[in-house]
Amino acid sequence: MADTPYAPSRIRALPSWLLGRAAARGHRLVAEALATEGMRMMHHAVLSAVAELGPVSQAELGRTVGIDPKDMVAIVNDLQGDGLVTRTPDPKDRRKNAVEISAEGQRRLRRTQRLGDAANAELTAALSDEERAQLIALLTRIVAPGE
Amino acid sequence: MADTPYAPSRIRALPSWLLGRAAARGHRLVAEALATEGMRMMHHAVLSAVAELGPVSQAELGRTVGIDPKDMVAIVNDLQGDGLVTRTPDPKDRRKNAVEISAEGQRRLRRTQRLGDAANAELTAALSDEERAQLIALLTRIVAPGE
DNA sequence: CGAATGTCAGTAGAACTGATATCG
DNA sequence: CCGATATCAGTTTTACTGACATTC
Repeated sequence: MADTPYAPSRIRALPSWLLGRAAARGHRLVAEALATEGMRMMHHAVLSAVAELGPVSQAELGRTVGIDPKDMVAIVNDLQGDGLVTRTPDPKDRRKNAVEISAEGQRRLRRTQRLGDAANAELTAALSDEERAQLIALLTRIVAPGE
Repeated sequence: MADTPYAPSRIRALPSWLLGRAAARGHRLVAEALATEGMRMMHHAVLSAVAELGPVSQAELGRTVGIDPKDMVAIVNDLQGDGLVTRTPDPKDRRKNAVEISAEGQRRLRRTQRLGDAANAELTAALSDEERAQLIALLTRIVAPGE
């Protein structure tokens, strides 16, 4: 007891505090890795979603990635400015933009995926494969409590 | 397939993304609850740590709660301004401030702890008691990979 | 008309950076 | 001199708010 660096502090056992600290650590690791390619977390997430969903509206991208569609505007602006995605009016619904990945975007995505995967592996390095799957399952139910 | 709202998107299975989303949800719930008492998350966390650790330096508070000691200055300023903690020079080590909770701070803490506990219960409402303990254990190992 | 989409401007909290002074 | 503590000023990223025009 005498040489414990500091008391456990009640808040350190609360799920919300643990989630905040773990997320901060994960964000630091991933952001650091992606910065070597000039990307931020949300850029990579959106680019990844665009690649999977094909031509897709900004609103649907926001729902998929989990951010406000109003913040999506600036992100797609950045990606378009770097030539990683194209933004064209959707002929079926003229309110929407059809966002699509470019060839350059696919090359960038391959690199950032490798960097992101390595950062995620480091984040959960203390866990076994089974524990990692458990964590993912538990977090999924917290993120989408209804589904 | 035809009526799935959107594809699963690879990033939604990554620990870092799940942690970010889950933390965002937890933060929203707790912050909303604490706002009724005029407190923010870090105010409550620091006040809680001060109550447990007794007279304590700002640097040790920062290590306990997990934030930069430079950001601790403004937080302790706020708590002191509201009369929730006292900040006096430590006679043993004149570099340090001895931060201590006041009677008013203890009353405030009792209310914010109830609010925070309710928010944390809602955050993990989809989990059983056993699953909640599992999640806390897994997150703890991610937060403190060395310990 | 209501609802959804996209854009723009502004705000607040959290997590950082660097510089500085004091003290052990 | 070196390391720890505390303070101050400024920046970055994220997440939010409100307002607006366009289109279904």
